[in-house]
Amino acid sequence: MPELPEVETIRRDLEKKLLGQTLSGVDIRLSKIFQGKSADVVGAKVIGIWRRAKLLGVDFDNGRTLLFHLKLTGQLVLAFGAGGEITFSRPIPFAGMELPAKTTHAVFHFDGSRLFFNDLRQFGWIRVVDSSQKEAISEQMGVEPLSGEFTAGALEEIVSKTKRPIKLVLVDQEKIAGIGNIYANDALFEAGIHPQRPAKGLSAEEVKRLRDAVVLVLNEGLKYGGSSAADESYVRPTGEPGGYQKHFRVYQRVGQLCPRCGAVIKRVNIGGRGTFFCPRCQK
DNA sequence: CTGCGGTCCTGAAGGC
DNA sequence: TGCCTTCAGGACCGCA
Repeated sequence: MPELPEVETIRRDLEKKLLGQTLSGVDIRLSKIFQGKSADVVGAKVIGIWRRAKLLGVDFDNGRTLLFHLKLTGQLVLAFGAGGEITFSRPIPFAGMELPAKTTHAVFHFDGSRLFFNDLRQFGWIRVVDSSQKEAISEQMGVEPLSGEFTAGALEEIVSKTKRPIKLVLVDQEKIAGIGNIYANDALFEAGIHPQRPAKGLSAEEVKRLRDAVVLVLNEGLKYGGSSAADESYVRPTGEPGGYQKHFRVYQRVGQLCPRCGAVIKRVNIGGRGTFFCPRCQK
């Protein structure tokens, strides 16, 4: 699922291709996923692409911004050439070899390319806002974990205020921005901390380890261009999968052996979500 | 403040 | 073979 490393990978890929391009038209194929008026951005030029938490923003030169949230199964795929269907050399997960597909809910036409928004589950959304709203949107979200602000002290401040399970604090977008189930599970493994531990019960040393572990796994996710696990829909705008799934430590590895100690990896539910951990390494 | 359950949605997987 | 139920999950919402 698209978390910080996946959305950031998409952002970087799109930035290379779309900066300076003019949006000539928008086809909305499933109206409920699109909020606002697409006409407000048609004819405008892309001047910047940013990410905050798991939200992607495309700024236009007319003071408007397109916001994308991919939620669980959203995809942004960029194809070159005008008109007609685009055929890919490998199938796009849940979309197939050709776009637009049944899961394609919006198409953005640029000078020499088309951007397809696909979403199997239809949880994702697109919104047109005034670019000035960026600050207000950003204020509702927590610290960016790959920024210099995410220090051990900053994490200490966050965890000291709640006794909720540490796993839920990691995925709380109002506390730390951009972490989802994959990287929360792997970061807790890397830090040797049990996901069920009350946040305020962590020692200063554990908080430091957790901070470093979060940064480590997110950077590793970025290095491999994100995670494209089985049954997951994430692909880069080129249609290529990411590679981090080959390096999962515990995520989706229930019943398999812990890469550190060889114990059998367990799965529990925390906050209604699957949580994977090594019962021996994580205390 | 916190937890809990429901909501959106589709496809995979399991039961019989 | 095929129908039916269950499950997965990011963010949000209402309720206790």
